[in-house]
Amino acid sequence: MDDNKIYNPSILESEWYPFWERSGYFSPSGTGTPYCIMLPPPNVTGSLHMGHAFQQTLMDILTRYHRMKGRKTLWQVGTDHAGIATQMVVERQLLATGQTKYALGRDEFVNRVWQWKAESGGNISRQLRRIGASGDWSEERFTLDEGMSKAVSDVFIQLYKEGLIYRGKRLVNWDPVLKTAVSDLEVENQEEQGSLWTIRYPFAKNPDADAAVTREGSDFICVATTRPETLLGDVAVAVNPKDARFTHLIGKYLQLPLTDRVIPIIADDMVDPDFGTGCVKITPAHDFNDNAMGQRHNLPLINIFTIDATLNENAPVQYQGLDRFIAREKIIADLGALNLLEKIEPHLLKIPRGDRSNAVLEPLLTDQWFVSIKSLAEPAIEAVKNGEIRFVPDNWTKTYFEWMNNIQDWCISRQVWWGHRIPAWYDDAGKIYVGKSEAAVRAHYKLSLDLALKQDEDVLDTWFSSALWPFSTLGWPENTERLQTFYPTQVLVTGFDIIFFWVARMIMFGLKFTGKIPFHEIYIHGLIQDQNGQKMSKTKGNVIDPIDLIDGIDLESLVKKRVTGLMQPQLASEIEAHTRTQFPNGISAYGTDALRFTYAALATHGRHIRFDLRKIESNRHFCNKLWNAARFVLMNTEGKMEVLSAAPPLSLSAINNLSPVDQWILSHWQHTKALIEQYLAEYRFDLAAQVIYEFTWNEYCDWYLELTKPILNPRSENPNPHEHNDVLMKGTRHTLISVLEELLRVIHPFMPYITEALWQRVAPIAGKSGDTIMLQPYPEFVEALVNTNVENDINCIKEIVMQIRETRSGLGLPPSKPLSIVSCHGSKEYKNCIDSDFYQLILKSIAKVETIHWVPNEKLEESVTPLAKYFSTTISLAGLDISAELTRLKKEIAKSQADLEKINIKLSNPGFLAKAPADVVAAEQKRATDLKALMDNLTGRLLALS
RNA sequence: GGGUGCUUAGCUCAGUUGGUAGAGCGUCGCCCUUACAAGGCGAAUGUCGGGGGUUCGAGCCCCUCAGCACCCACCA
Repeated sequence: MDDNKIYNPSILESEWYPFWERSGYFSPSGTGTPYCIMLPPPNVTGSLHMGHAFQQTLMDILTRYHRMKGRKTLWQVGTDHAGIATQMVVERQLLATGQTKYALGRDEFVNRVWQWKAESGGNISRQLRRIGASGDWSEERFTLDEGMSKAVSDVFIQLYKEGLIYRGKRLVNWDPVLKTAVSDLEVENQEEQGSLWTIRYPFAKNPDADAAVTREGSDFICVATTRPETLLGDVAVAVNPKDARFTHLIGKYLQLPLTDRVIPIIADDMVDPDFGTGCVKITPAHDFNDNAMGQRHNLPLINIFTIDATLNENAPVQYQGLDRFIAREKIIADLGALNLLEKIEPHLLKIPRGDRSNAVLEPLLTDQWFVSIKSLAEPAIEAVKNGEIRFVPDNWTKTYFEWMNNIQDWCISRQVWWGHRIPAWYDDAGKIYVGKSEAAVRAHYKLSLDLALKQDEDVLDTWFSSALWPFSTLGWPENTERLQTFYPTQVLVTGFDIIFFWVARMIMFGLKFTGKIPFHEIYIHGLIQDQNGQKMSKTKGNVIDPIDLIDGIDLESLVKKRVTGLMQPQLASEIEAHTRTQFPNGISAYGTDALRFTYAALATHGRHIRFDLRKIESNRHFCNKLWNAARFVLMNTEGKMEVLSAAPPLSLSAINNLSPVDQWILSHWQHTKALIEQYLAEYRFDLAAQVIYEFTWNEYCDWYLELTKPILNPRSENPNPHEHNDVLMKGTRHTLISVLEELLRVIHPFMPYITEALWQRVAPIAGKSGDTIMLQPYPEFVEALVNTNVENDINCIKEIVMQIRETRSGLGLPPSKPLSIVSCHGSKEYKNCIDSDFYQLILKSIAKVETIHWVPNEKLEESVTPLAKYFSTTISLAGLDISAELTRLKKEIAKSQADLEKINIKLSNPGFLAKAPADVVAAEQKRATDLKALMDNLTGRLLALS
């Protein structure tokens, strides 16, 4: 560090991170019990957002903490190929130059994606480093690496052989824009305003000869639908068998409008008689419910859509080639013209959209690969049920069970080009051969070389390879040393949004292929939102880039960043306006440490986290406070004392020679360390951060450093036996430096840069050697340094000082005004403190009083003026403005009165006296006595002043 | 329809097994006291969403209502 008064984070960051990485400190070392965390791999070509930075900070805190605890620690980093997402980015780039992937062809397109990965793939890793992440970069992995691909292929082949992967023509969620199937999880159902059309289906003349008889005055029945265009694929109309209005029609036939088809009226319990008209059109090829019903009733499937959701050859010729929504308009118009449209009502409905493309998805019959999931789910449910795997906070367990108990087969094939190619080959007859390669397949199935084989065109869902991440990154299927050492991993740190996508699947695949759980604990953190509780998104224009919080950004750059590359450019002006309002001066540079500490403080066990700049600002102040506290300590130790001998900081006999304030801070510090470790064990980063903040600022700086000043800087006047005391001074210097040195180590996992920079200068004086703080042991609780008596003494001193300050402030007494204080009725502890020469020194210095001495209550002279709870003064208050103090006293009397009444009611309650624990009763009684005394005192003060 | 959260000071949030309601920021005074004005000292501020219950005692446990948010699900 330099001697600058102002802490400057950017210098520290650029200095220390490269040093750590270069020195290999991030790689596992030592012989301790292994500790491993897997980084949820971010998209390789993505960029770091708040959620990443938050999550990675928490992982880095755990990693650095356990590394310092002496465990052989690995934070496995890497990136995900993110099939659809990455492909879309490259497609968009192509589109900008007027090209399409089809024109390029598959191989060339995939080359382009690799090229893009090469260009931008390092971006997210670089950003991760800016956060201070101590991941093992030397073993970075990518889901499309050779090793990972082998793992994927092995898993696929084994599951296929066991019949747990199968191929079938099924109704799947189809994205007509991306032209691929997606899994159920990738569907986002959004409530949107639509219409409910009621359509007349005329009774058929044929083949049912008696149709005319059953009509009973009506020529048609009415069917309500939100998707009129699927009418062309209808194969039946269903009614509820218990619905008396229609029972006589079951088995009759209807003429399907706009077509030449005749369809039956069938009965099915699933029909809700109260919805719409009570008659449902059944389109088994384009609706999941209808599909199920179709199977129950053996109905045919008529697919009317192509893969981009235009109408195909199964539709009447006038509709063929039309987009589904154009066709809808035309069909409505045509039905109207035929007088077959009963009515149109506005209707709120759930529209399924793709989570990537936002396109309206279409249930479509296609050939796809599926994982039969039930048998994999059972052991995964059991592992959580029996406590082998634990969710933190544990309420997520229920969410997990809900989903796992109702899990559906997983559609794993995607009709995109970027990803793991499915290891399956087909001959001309369509027979499937699954194996590692074409050669392996030929060998295994003994196929002749002239049999033409063609590999499946599809790739696997990105999450398929992600599911293997905890063991494939460690070398599986090879039984590597890394795998043996670090698997199962300790904890998975992730958001609740991917419990189903990722967490559940890792558990299933981990158990299936390694026979072991992938991790012991799952820490689920909340999701970061903006200061208004809105999700951060490009579209909303409320994204804050964590790097901008570290380095700062001017307003114009921020605006530019937010409005460029928008999917909906019309939002730009609004985004610009609110950005200018919210950040009139841009964002200032807060530094990585302040950002990290803020993330830790925000990591409550709640579900949503609002990010507010005020918090990071106060944490930058905290860094500055620590910085300056260290300057103070260095100023008083560097070159002024011999270097301390090695740990433990002080021998027991030496402790007894320390001044009470030194003994106090050492004692207080022990509790603090214990608390921080307890909170870290409970994943309460927020509480740990709070304890660090409070100890550092409120105890170490506000009290301890102030209390050391009279010892370190003796005044020439008013000699006191404890001033100019070399033994005390030496002890204080030792304590100052050794507590600071430990404090830096304790804070290091949270704020790595500032602690490293300060430690480098502090450590040598404190007798510590080492190249880096990050490999030093984490300070531990030392029972022998706990001293309850001295803690009580200092609490008395603090109380006295605070009362004197309060009095000064209340009476408007300037600090320069000498104050004579006479103790009137403090307890025995107070008497002891007042009588002590050492504490006299402290009080005179800190509270700036001239004289202070103990006087028994009964000997109080009449001339003194009661000033505070335990104190009276002999100085004249004439000329002071006491009106504010009088008001305050009256208010306090009223409050004490009210409190006292409440306690008296409690104490006069026989139930309370009989049933409450004795210590609680005693405490209340003491409180009553104290309050009574306080009231007397307050009243006395009021009288004396007025 | 099922499930899960949330509601505490002006704002953002803590509150561990029930036992005197807390922090940061903001506000209001007084201080440039030689580590820090990104600072120090002091002060004000809450019928803990409403109602009911259990208990000697409820912010915390139970029931209920209201508002907000999210997740899952086959209402055309």
